[in-house]
Order: sequence, then C-alpha cells, then structure tokens
Amino acid sequence: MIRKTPNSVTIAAIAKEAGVAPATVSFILNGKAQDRGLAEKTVQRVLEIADRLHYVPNEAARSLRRQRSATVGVLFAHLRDEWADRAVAGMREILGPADYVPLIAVHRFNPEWERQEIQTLLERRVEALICVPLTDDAGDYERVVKRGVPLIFLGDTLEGMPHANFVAWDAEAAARSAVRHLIEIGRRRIAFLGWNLSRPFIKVRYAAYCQTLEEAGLEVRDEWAAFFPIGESSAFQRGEIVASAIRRMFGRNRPRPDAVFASGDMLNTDALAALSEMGFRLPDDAAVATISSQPLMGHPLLGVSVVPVPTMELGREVARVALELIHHPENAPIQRVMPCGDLQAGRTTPADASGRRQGEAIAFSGRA
Amino acid sequence: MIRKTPNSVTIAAIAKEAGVAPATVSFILNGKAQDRGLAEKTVQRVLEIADRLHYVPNEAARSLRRQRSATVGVLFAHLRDEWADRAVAGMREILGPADYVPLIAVHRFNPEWERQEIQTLLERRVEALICVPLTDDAGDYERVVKRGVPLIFLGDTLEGMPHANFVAWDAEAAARSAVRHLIEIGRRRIAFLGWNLSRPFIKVRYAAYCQTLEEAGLEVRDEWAAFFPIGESSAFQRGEIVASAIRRMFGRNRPRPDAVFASGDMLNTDALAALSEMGFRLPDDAAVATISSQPLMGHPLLGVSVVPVPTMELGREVARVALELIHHPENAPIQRVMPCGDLQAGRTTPADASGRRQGEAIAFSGRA
DNA sequence: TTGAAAGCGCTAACAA
DNA sequence: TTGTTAGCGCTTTCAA
Repeated sequence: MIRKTPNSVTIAAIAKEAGVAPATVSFILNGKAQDRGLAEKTVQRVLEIADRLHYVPNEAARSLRRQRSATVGVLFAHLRDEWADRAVAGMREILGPADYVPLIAVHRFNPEWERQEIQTLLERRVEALICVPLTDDAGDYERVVKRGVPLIFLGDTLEGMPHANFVAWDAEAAARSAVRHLIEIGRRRIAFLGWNLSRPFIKVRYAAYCQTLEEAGLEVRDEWAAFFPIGESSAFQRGEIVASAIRRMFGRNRPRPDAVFASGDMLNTDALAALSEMGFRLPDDAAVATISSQPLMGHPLLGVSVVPVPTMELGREVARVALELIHHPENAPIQRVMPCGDLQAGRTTPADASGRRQGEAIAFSGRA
Repeated sequence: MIRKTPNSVTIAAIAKEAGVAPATVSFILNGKAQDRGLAEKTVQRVLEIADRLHYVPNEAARSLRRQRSATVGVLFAHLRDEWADRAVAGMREILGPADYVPLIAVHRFNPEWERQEIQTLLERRVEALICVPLTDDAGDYERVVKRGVPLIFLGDTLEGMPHANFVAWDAEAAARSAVRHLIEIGRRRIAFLGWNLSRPFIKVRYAAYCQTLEEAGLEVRDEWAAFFPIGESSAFQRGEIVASAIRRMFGRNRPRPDAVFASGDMLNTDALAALSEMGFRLPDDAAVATISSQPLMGHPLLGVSVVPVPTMELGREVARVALELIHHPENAPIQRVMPCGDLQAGRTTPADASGRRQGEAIAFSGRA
C-alpha cells in the first residue's frame, strides 16, 4: 500500500465552509485582506475556519503558481567541524526574515553525488545556489549559471571561473598570522600541511606561509611541506597519509621541524594524532598552529594555536549576497572576502607565562 | 526588480519540438516508454531534444500532480558533533535508492523555531518526519501525528507519547559501560553530569550510573550529580554553569570525586575545559568517561574514555523505519533501540601500561 | 502506437 | 465588497 499525501484541507474547502470564493480565502490567508478591502467579519470567519480545520498551505501548488520557490539551495561538502551548523545559523538570520528557506544538501566530496544534489536542487527550482566548491572542475557549476540561477561559492572559489560570485574569508591573513605566531614563540623550522587543490583560497595559504618565513629570514624547505588530496573515503585513510608525511618530516636525520602549520581542519586533527602517536611532546617537540572552525580545536588540553574562521558571519554574508543576486542579478559578480578572527594562542613553550620548567609536560598545570 | 524562476524548458516545449504530445514526453522521461509501447525512434528523438534543451523537471508541478513529495523531513537540534553529518550519511544510503530526498531543518533548541520548521516541512508535504525531540513537551509533535504524517523520533523519545515511533541507541548499556570502566580503573568516587530532561533515554543514564555504582558497592552522592538545562543560547553560558557545578563538586572539603562520567556531548567538552581550568591533572585528579558522537573526543591527547554512539547506523535505521511507515502506516508504532559501540579506553591511571611514574603529567608519553 | 483532456492546490488579473 | 476564471507544469486515464 502506497501512502499518499494526506488529503489535506484545501483553500477550496475553507471557501466552501465560509461561503466565499477561494480567491477571497487566498487573499485573507496571505494577509492581503486590506488590499482587497474585505469585510472584517469575513476575514475573521475565514481565519477561524482555517484554524479550526488545521489548514496548512501546499507549498508545491503555491510555488508552481507563483513561479518562484522562495528557496535557496545550500550545498555543503559535509556537516562536520561545525562549519555547516554555524553557516546555516548565519543564513537563517538573513533568509528567515526575507521568507526564504534554505534547502540543505551534502556532496561528501563525491563529484557524482554533487551532480545529483545540484540536479535535485534545480528540480526544486531554488532561486539561488550557495555552494562549497568541491574540486577544481567548473563543469557542473557552469550548468547552474547557464540556467540563470545565481551561484555563490562559499569559503573559496574556482580559478576557472573568474566571474563567479563568492563569499570567502581571508585565508592569507589567517595563514600569515598563524605562521607569524609560531615564529614569535621561537620556532624556526616550521612545517606546512595543506590540501592538494589549486583553488585560490587554498593556494594562498602556502604562499603566505612561504612569504612569512622568508620575511623572517627563515628557510622554506620542500621536504617540510606536504599536500594531501581531499575526499571523504579518506577519513581514516587520510589520517594514515598525514601520519606518514609527518613521520617522513620528523623521522629524518636532523634538522627536523620544530613546529607544524596545519592549514585547515581535519589536517590539524590528523597531525595531532600523528604527533602524539609518535610520542612527541607538544609544544616541546612541535608547536602546532592551525586555522579552524572547530571549537574543540582551541581546547587548552590540545594546546594548539588557532585562527578561528568566522563561519557564522560567512553564513550571514553569503545569504545577503544570495538575496541581492535574486533581486538584482545584474549586480553579479559579487565577490567578498571577510576578515577572520584573532589568533588564539595555545600553549607555546614549556617555559611560558605559567612558569613551568623546561621539559615538563604541561597538559595540566598541577594543583599541588 | 523581482527575479522569477527562469522560464525553464517545459515538457510542452519538448513535445512541440518533437512533434508529439506532452503525455508522450512525460512517459519517455519517466522511463515508462516500454509500458506505452512507444517507437524507439520517438523515444530517442525526445530524449535527444530534452538533453539539448537542458530540460530539468519541475518538482513542484510533479509533486502537486502526483500528490506526493518524495520527501522526508529531518529536524535536527543542531549540526554539530558530527551527529547530523553521520546521521544524514546513513539516511542517504537508504533514502536515495528509494528516490526520497531528505529535507534538513534545525531547531537550535528553540521551541518557536521548532514550530516554524515543522510548519515549513508540513507545507512542503514531507511524507514522514524524522525528529530529534527537543523538550519534554509533546504539543507540536501531536499535531504532526494528527495530520497523518508518520513521525519518528531519533535518538530519544518522549514520555508523554508512549506510542511514538522512535529509533534510539542503548544509552543504558553505554552509561553502564562507561561507569564500569571508571570503576575498573580504580575510581571510587564518580561524579555524574547529565541533562535536566525527563526523556527516557536521558533519564536512563543516571539510573544506570546509580545502579552500576551500587552493584560495585560504591556510594551514590547527590552532591556528585549535576543536571543542566539544554539550550542553544547557553553554549558559553552552559560552559560556565557546568564549570561552576564542577567547582562545587571538586572544590569542597574532601572527599571529592576522582572521576567524572559526562553523560553526553557538550557536557564532556565543558567538563574537560572546567577541569583543566581548575588545574586538575587527567586522569590523576579526575578520570573522565563519556558517551559521544564526536571523534575528536577520542583523541589520545584528551585522554578521555569514550563510548561511541552508532550515529550512521541510527541514520540508516531511522530512514528504513520512515520508508516502512510511509508504505505501511498500519505498522506503527515502530520502536527500535540500537546497540552502541565498545568503550574506547582513554588514559586510565598514570601508572598504566606505558609505565609512567605516579604524578607525572601524561599528555605525551615523551620520546626521550 | 499516440493524443486529448482533466485536474492537483493555489494566485492574480479581471469582472461584477 | 466579492466572485470568476485562467492557468502554473506535470501525470494519467481514456479514447482513438
């Protein structure tokens, strides 16, 4: 037995019950009674009946008739790291009052799923599409643009689409700030962990890393930089790959790195796991700095220095841009780069402000 | 200027172009050409044209006509803790092949938003609603049930709705296993942190804690248990409340606890932060065990013992139940409790397997 | 082997 | 002050 949508109360039923025309009901339910100059008595009666019958409008019919869905598609890579949580919170703040609803989808780094999700979103006639870009490939995105649906990249953009709309954050400043911090706390041999993608806001992190080192007169060594493919299946796998890269860097004959700049989430988690597994003391053997949208990453026990990504504000801004482009598509391209927060210093050296002696592990300052 | 849905290619346009009737196109596009015995030539021509015109079906029209949305609503409390990520991954596995799409919404512990989101989902005529229950209040949920839309709670259920469908996990076994572990590693004064809710699978954790202690002949002290209100605004606030509870427990005259069972996510993070801020050594001063769906929680640096929640499998199962109820509503109520994973022991005592000496902080085992 | 036609629930232009 | 009407794009029954 196939279950059908419950035969819900329609506007016609209410009209019949109230002894008025469907159109009248429609106007009243949409708060346009004034415009039509309807009698207050009629309005009340209709509202009362709608309420009593538990009327719930049928959005499909409404969209079809109005030729707009009041919907914005949001395609995430995943829902981890609080990224999505905070981005969606920000979007809601903006979309809600404008009577738009976000349609959330996830591609899990799988191009095939991404295509499917985009298709589904287009079938639902989203009026704009917010999208965390997956690969360097512009193919599927161009299709969206061709259909006249405003596309806004979130968090990065694509080299191959110079006129794409995007809302990103200042990865360059973030990377600089993280690396500079490591230098300031006395580190001289800083390793880099990054993603193996040529997206602009990914690439800029390595560039900033190099520049900051050079400005400080420090060495940039190829064998201290590692780039990893992104993907979902690699959650465990990736941990292994990152670990082996770290083993390579740290296992060699000296000099080996005394700090790690993990340029994004997941890399930082993997790096911590690997370093700890190798028996390194943090920050004695390796200080870790990262850019992250994951609050736990800033936990004192981990002792990592973190530049926080302003995810919620990104969500707000990208929603604003989406609305702007829905109403004024002629304003494309809109390209915004948001500033990121100040670095939160983790533990730095064992002999830092709290005055512990060199060599002592300092997960807890001890209370004796 | 208000932007309208782009005048997309319709089935009628394709029909005209191909010189056939709209109905023919519809059949072909739905893969029912066989059933109608259409000429292969016609089929090919129509498909070619649809492709050339970049036809994308209009889901609103389709839903309206078919009187079903092919959609399942999923209402989360939030998108943190990888809960949503893994639950959605599991659901996709099941819903995708059945040609259902999940509509994801978030209520952020706000009853007003929850009502709004449920309303929005009902307007979109979801065929079932999967829902992480918010409060102890059944009001809004009953409305859903009354409309004939199958409602399935995820992760817990409500006392006030004994006939509600739900898919939960075995919180009792998880709690037992966590507390037993703390006892096994020699702890005798175990504190409890929990949520101040009377939902069955929340309540059972405290009960299991008490029972396990009693079975071991240990003392259950009221002042070693703390219950916290749940809510979003309290992210920081809650941290403070948890911290003050922990200060109260640990700051007193002896005896004070030597372990903490944080019965859920967020509580564990807060507890770690508070303990570390107070300068306690883990696990010397307090061993921490918890139930969590957050992988970082199992990180060796944190040293916490974790019972993992089988979130992805919950996602799969709840999707299966949703489909079952869509097709066979007469099978309600369906109530399932999934087993949870084995406890992953964190650091236990300072003098554990790795042979460190008593009193040494052991965030890192040291490599010298 | 194909076409015609009705109608899903709603809105908005036009009449009355 | 209210009603009539014509679709929005699609599916599906019935007729040819």
